[in-house]
Amino acid sequence: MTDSVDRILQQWSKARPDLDCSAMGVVGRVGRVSMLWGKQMDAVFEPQGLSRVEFDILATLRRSQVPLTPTELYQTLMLSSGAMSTRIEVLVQRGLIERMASEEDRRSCKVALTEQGVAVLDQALESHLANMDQMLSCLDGDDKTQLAGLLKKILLSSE
Amino acid sequence: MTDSVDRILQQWSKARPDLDCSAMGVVGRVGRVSMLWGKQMDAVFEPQGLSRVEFDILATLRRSQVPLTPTELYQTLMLSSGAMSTRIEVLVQRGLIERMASEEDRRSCKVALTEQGVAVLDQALESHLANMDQMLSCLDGDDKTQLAGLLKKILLSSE
DNA sequence: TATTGTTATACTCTATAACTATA
DNA sequence: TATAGTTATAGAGTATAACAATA
Repeated sequence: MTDSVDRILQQWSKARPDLDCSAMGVVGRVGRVSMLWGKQMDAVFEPQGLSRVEFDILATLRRSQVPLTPTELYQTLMLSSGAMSTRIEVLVQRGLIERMASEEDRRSCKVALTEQGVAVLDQALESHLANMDQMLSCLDGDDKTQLAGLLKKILLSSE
Repeated sequence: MTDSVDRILQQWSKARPDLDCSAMGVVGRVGRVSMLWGKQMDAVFEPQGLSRVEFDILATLRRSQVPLTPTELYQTLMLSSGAMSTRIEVLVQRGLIERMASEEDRRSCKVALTEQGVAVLDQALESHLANMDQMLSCLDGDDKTQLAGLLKKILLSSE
């Protein structure tokens, strides 16, 4: 069987037979899978009115189980402080999170999910998990284990 | 060894032990690898003054070996026609591509690389290939073959 | 009427840096 | 002086829809 990346590799082998483009077989496919899955995830979060970044913020708060500072959030999610402030303000306006003054440091604050924020996140998370299972339904258990292991090898060497 | 996704999974297992988040072990890692590699690729193309989309346009023209219409380009690269027109105009202004009137259909045109466009693309491609090899240097030959195969399985089921 | 490509518009998201208030 | 968080600004990039020319 031939996928879109195979077709690209075939074109390169004709246009530039002198080059070894085999790395594209991995890198190109990671990029393409990520793009397709990304669009699919956007569609999953959209009914809840959430962008992917907004989901990530809520999910980070949910799984940490304790309020986090804006600094912890933007470092975890690799956003600028300004971008995080904007996102936080939007989510506060929607009633999904709330800022709580810090007791130790009066410059700082803690961000926590509201009751409604927990409900929205849990609903989005459920859809997200179901969608991910569906995205992986073409792989058997061994495939998933192998794939996760290979990607982890990459992350361990680059993080 | 523990990577960033393992830590996220550990947090979920404590915060929501009722959920099966195993799919995140694959989907989360694909997203994270793609983001890290994406930033690295942006840095590789930057010295040539190219964005990733611009590189993709030039590379698509190079490997097809024939001039392409704007429609073919935006469908291949999954952009809107308006976005493609803007990109094409920028690349024309930089002297990297040129529009040629179509002979059969006077509404249409063909886009082709200029001599300079070929040179810039070839240089960027060389850097890109070297960078991709480096990104994959943590994997042995079998790993790369397996990884490409698993990702291809996903693409074949979703494209 | 439908299609090709361009243009005009508006929108989303972001990073940067200036700013405030504390430390 | 340095740091936490916010705000103001500007920039990049896009999609959408209106448009002109042609099929």
